[in-house]
Amino acid sequence: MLNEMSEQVETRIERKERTRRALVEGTLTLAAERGFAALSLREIARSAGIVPTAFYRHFESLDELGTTLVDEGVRQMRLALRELRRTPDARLSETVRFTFAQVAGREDLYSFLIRERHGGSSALREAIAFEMQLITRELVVDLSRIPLLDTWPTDDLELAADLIVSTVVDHIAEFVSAPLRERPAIVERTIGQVRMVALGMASWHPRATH
Amino acid sequence: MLNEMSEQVETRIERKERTRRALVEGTLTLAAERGFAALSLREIARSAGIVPTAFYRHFESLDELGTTLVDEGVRQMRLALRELRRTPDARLSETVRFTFAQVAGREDLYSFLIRERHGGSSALREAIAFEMQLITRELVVDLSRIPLLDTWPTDDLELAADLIVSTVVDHIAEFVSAPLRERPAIVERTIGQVRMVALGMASWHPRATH
DNA sequence: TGTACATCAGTGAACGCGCGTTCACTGATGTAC
DNA sequence: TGTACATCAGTGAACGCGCGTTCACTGATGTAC
Repeated sequence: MLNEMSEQVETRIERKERTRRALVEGTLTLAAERGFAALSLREIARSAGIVPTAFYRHFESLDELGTTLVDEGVRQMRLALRELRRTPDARLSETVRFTFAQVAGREDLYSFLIRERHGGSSALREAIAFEMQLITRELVVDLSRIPLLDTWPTDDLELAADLIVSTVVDHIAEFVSAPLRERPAIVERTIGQVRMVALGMASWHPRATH
Repeated sequence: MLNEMSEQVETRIERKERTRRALVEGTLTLAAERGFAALSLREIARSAGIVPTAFYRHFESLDELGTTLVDEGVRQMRLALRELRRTPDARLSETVRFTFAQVAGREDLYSFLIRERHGGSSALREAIAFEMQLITRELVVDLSRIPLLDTWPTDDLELAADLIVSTVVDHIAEFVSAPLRERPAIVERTIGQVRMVALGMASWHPRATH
């Protein structure tokens, strides 16, 4: 009867998923302090309210948890970027603003990615580098659709895309750890810099295509 | 007599300094693997060939060693930049090439700085951020001496300087962990991007100075 | 130059602690009939 | 619907290990006379 009156009763699967979320979220919180490499299985379990040995019901090892965190972060980024690409003729400043708005919801996740991008194990670093390469490649495709740029060789498009992506990522790193009142300035600076790059592209003389 | 024939006999001070160097270099090597936060005092001592307790003859704590490493790295960078500023009218490509040449000698040091820039304790992060701000400010001064830019407001100069510094730093991060054969391509890409930024600056309309 | 004493980098035993991992277990949830 | 059994998330004791730090020490180097 209680079962019918309310949705309070969780299935075993829902319970397990909730604990798994607690492990993931707890790890993100802890990793924000000292970095993932400095965390212990026992404190992660503690942060999720379970006994150390129960950790193994969810992940085979700390490494597997690390990989999961990268995958989650990356998935989040992909979703954000898909949203972004839906309005391809948006103004440059809108695009940048939208990007930071996405980041603002998930500081923990993005600061994890920023941290582990250079700081993590080689497995994590490679996974993140690979994803950033995909993002750059997508931007190359987007840029190649712009009338002025459609005659550029791929190398030059990649040069520009890489510059834009790394500029934005660099400011995301600042953004996630900045106090709220400094954030608008960071966004505006990013917009200014991307605009400067866009001006540079406008007077760039692309190499002849081979 | 042996004393007069050779320089093999070290003073106590020289011996101590040699052990200290061994601690610093050993830590850089170990930190390249897993990051500074994941290292233990005992393995650092082991890497320097001393017993754990002897560590305290050189540093009060791991934190103090970390701070020392940042200071060393930063000192190295300052020396490199001072060299760079001696030839202020060098071509842009020469300047970038020179920067990477400096980095090439000390991969361990620079990869430590790159890692701890976002990955370390907040003390290390702040120390590195502070130094990078100084570097940006010096570039602002250099830029303000260029005829075309001498009427720009400081904000715009900072925008450009920040963009250039972060682009170069970003590629230094790639450079230090890249295999030797990929390095020239990274340097060329950096030159291309800085050139693109320079073009952007050339057609930038600075805001009126207040 | 020789001697007696001070300095101090490095030693090694010892400590209590948190670690990752094993194992047999419990008891609530889920399933088959 | 009720019962008997299976599943499995979480428990708790136990292990051996490397950790940071204390302490009293050693013996080579340095210094004062």
